Amino acid sequence: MSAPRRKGAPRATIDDVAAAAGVSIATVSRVLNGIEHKASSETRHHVLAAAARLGYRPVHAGRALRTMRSALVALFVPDTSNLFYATIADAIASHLKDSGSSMILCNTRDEAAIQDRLLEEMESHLVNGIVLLGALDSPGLRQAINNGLPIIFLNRKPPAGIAAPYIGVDNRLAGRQVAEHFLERTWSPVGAIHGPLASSASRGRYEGFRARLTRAGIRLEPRLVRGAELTIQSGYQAATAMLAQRPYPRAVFCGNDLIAYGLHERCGELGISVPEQMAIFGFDDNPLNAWLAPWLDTIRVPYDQYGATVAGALARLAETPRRRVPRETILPHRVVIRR
Amino acid sequence: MSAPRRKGAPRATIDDVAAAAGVSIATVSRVLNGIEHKASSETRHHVLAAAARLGYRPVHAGRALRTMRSALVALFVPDTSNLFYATIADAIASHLKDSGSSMILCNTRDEAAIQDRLLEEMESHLVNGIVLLGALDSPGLRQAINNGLPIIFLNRKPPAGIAAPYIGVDNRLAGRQVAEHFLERTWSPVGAIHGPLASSASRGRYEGFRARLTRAGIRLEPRLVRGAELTIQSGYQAATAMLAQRPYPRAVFCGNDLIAYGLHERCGELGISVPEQMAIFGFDDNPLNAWLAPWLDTIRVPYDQYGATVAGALARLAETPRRRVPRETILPHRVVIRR
DNA sequence: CTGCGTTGGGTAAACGTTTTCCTTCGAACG
DNA sequence: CGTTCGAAGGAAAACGTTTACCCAACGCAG
Repeated sequence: MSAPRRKGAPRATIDDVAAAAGVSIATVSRVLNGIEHKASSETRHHVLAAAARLGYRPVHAGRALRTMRSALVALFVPDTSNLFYATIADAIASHLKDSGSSMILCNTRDEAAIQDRLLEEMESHLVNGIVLLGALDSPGLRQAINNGLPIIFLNRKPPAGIAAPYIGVDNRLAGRQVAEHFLERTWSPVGAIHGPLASSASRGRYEGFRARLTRAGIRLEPRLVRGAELTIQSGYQAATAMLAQRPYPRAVFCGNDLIAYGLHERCGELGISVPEQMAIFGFDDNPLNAWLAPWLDTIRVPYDQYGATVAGALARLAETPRRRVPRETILPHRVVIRR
Repeated sequence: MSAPRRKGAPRATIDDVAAAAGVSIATVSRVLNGIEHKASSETRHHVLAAAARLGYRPVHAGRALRTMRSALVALFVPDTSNLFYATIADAIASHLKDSGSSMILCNTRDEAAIQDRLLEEMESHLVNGIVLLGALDSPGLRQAINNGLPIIFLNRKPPAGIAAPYIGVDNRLAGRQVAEHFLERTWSPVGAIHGPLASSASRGRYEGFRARLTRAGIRLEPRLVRGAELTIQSGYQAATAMLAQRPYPRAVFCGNDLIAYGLHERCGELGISVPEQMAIFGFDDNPLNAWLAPWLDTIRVPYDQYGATVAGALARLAETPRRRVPRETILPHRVVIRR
């Protein structure tokens, strides 16, 4: 069972297998790639046996050089330390493995310069696909699209003028639903700490929220609307500014869970009890919330479906000729109210 | 500045650069790789200019095929959704980028079969290094070592009989320090929910803890010692069993933070206030603790140093001939008491 | 018997690099 | 002046695959 190759011994190549099976390397290649009608079942058996005996594993570099495509997919993430992103990365990676691909994880730190450098690097790696979780508009991105790189946008829509597959939730609808929840409880006043409005996701959430309130005749007080980066620290700072004056909002919609954590911390310092005195709504619902943040209402994004959907889209992108990939795939979210 | 290559146009190869610069491809390669004494400064300038003008980027597969080494490093993680591992992955990836490598993230789910499959896959990718965060003893692992794969062990020591670089903290010492902390406060009785004792890390933590108590003349009640997987769910189950009888322990040392979260949850259900009635000690200290688990005392593992140390060890492993890599690198931890 | 399609399989040409030899040209040195 | 040496750079051989092309053998219709 175990390969007989010993330490320092060179690994078996396709030539070795061919010699051992008494056929040409072309036949070995065809058998191993499952090409039909090109080998008798007897030959196939010999080849398979020889390959197993020698512990042969094809070198990806050789194949990549010939076919100009690797078994690699790159995932770009704005913040690896955000558990939400880590969970999505996990879901995607496990689905990719089923199709024989491995995942290169790239942290853009939400900076366009880093993203562009990584895009070039991944192009050099001949990756089969690039999943941009939280893309940034930049010259490098447009260049990459122009070069024909197979890019899929996750959560943040492709910038204006770029036509590429997008997978995400309906942020506007979710924001609207949060507003409706607030309205049902007749909470007033309400506030919001939204993420960077340059991001289509953050903007959609906030605008859906605000639009629904407006329709109900409620105007958000400017004092109770703040912007923040999608981090705890930034959320904490925004919360500090927002809660500098009274009256405090009765409920606040945050751009994501991390901002909500920051707000919660500030509430603790000010003696505001959550959710009794102030309800906090987040977005994403990473798995830790159920245990560590039971006070948090949030929008659950369907991680598991992300994995399968992304893997499917990538598979279609990788095919030649490229099958039509749906331009937009909207996955269902869920409003999570914890009591 | 931007590459002039248009959509569908083939990417520039080294031949194009050579032609544009009026030199041979050998010279282009040498200039781009910074080989000294092989090109006049004038030639070098021409080559560099041509490369920039054409937007040339070397294809990794070609290089990999020739040199039998890629610009890839694999990180094996037992659980991608553990924020602690995600943080370490981030630290390593960012340091690797400085040396021009990219990181393939592999989730073993703490299963030997998956680990072995991934090891073979990574060998096919000709990775420059494999970082095993939480290695499992298995035939595949020993085979990989035998094949000469450049493997580094993180947190869990290499299994008996395998000589390979190890990087981690002094788990025994940390466990001892937790015991000393408990002793200082004269907390009694004390309990423990340790991780799988097959892991050197979990075992070291628990044994250091127990040994120090024994030396102080204190024997852990069997009822108050439980084992668990390193997950919240498993910690919760172990906690449920442990807290089925009174008296409750005054302080509990948990195998990692996730187990501690599970215990905390159970305490909440039983109306045990933490840390007033029960102190909980964890291990790892992921960055979220400061915000979401202020009740948790823990051992802080130095993420940042992990990144640099691992990158350094990998660099030395990649050199030919391999420089001596320190067999064991023990990084300093910190006891974090939150009040 | 000729012509033709199908099946099985070999030959060799790529794919884009790096690196080992060579060669050439000057300069330094005896 | 002959020899040696270093710098500069070219030609070509790998590296391990896949695949286009070719060929032989065979069955079968005409």
